[in-house]
Amino acid sequence: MMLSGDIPPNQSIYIKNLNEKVKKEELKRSLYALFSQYGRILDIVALKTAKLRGQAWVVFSEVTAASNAVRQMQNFPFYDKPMRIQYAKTKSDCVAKADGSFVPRDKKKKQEEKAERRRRAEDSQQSTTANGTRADRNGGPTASFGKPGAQEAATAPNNILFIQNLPHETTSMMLQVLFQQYPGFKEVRMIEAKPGIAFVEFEDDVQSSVAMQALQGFKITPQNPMAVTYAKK
DNA sequence: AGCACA
Repeated sequence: MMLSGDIPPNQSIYIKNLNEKVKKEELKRSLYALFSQYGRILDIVALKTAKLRGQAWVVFSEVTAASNAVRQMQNFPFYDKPMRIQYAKTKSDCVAKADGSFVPRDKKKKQEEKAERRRRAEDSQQSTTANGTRADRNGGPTASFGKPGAQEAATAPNNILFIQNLPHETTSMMLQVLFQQYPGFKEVRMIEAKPGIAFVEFEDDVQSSVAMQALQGFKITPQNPMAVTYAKK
């Protein structure tokens, strides 16, 4: 049974009902912050034209990531409006470019090459990741803590963040300095009896997600890339 | 509601 309106799985997701007041750059950054927890994001497309405002495409490197995002972020309140998420109807350009099937569109007819695209997809099912994905920020991939191989266990979004792997001498003031630069910051909580961890609270899930993305892997000391996840509810 | 790749 194929939910989400009979559209077959795609590594790109189509999001609508987005708040049209949000500026494009902020929208993309917040979408990136929100969705990068499901997998590597290759591209985000958002246009503010009359036809395309309030919609966006998020391109993942894997279909499974897209599937999780469609399910888990369905109706997520994003800038006060529930996101409506489906698989994208067509292959994203950045994906086509990576697998060699990209044909620059010539402004008018773009229907003809679809049949051709299918034929070509038969012979080479290569999925090399030799494409230029987006720039990593501070820290890079620091994702697997705890159990090895339990990386896809994304907890539900939460306005409270759970920070791990802090040096034991970390103080809440240090963390406040770090986190208060992100909008919606409320407070840092540390537990004396449990060094190395902290909770950081934000006004809402979107803002906590932005901060999570920004500070994921941030090193207070070279040995301590911080691991930021959503706190459990 | 609206499926693009400025």
